Amino acid sequence: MTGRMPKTLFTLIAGPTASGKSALAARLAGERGALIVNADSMQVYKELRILTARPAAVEEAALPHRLYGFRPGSEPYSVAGWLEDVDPLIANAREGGPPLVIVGGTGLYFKALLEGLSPVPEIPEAVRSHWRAEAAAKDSAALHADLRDRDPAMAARLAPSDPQRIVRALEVLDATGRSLLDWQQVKGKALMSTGETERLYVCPPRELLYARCDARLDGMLAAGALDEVRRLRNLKLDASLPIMRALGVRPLLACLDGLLDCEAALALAKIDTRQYAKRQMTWARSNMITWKTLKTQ
RNA sequence: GCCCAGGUAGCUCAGUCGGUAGAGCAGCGGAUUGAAAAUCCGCGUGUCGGUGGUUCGAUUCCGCCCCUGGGCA
Repeated sequence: MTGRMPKTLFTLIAGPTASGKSALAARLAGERGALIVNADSMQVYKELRILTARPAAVEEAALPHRLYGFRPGSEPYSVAGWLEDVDPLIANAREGGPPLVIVGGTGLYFKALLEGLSPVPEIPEAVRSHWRAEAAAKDSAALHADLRDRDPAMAARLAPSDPQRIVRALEVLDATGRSLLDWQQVKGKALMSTGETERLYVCPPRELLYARCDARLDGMLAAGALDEVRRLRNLKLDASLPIMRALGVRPLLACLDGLLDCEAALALAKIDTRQYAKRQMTWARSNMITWKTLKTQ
């Protein structure tokens, strides 16, 4: 504490699911009088508090939280929207407002924060839904062949079996008349420099982490996750919306619809969660090498 | 006790007309720029239940034994 050191405006906390990020965030935010800001693509939706492991209402009330449960699941949300939403919070911190503790499991959000996003224009809804319908009707190899005819350079970078990225490449080409590859060549503008951040990567040993994932799913069920999914089902949202892809939603819906007994659904949800945690660890290994690793127990 | 069906990868199973075997799932590794809790790629040696026999060679055919289902008593 030299006093000459500028205080850290931005503390970033990442880590696989169930690693204990939120608890650490709450502790640090309490100590530093900081705002806790969500960097998790699923905790933004208001309908799923239990299943997305969003901080409980009491925890949210105890310390100031931002960008949690503030979006309706009926509308898609993505990294671009998140950048727009964190931007004013960052500006406020720079202008003397409370520092931020930004915490979440979505590696892409942190990457976009620190490196920016290429300035691709917004794609009109009509174009998006056109290509999504195409993707639902054709197999992805056929779509990839279409892309290869019109944009061979971009097609060469994508697996013919990767419908999501092929659709993105097609809709950008269609809406802007330029290849997504061209757009991505333009580097985005970072919202903050790494120099003004403290970056913490929380990760318990794998065996322990997996055990915590399993235990947390059991706890979610006990806390009413099934009712939460029942309420979500009653909204009759489009199955392709991001919220419908939250971990556990599909197996629990199958259980509610009687397609799967609930014990099997729970087992599937646990597997999905562990696989997700593994993907997050893979991401961190190559994308968060400059982060300080906390091997928590 | 007898009869039938099985015993092959962590799990569910396929297969070998005799030349030591392969799928799905799980697991592990990787990619990742507006769906990222998404999307996609790569990785398969295991006493083929045990033991004798036949055979140049047995996981495969035969005998016996063990185990698991089901049936009959």
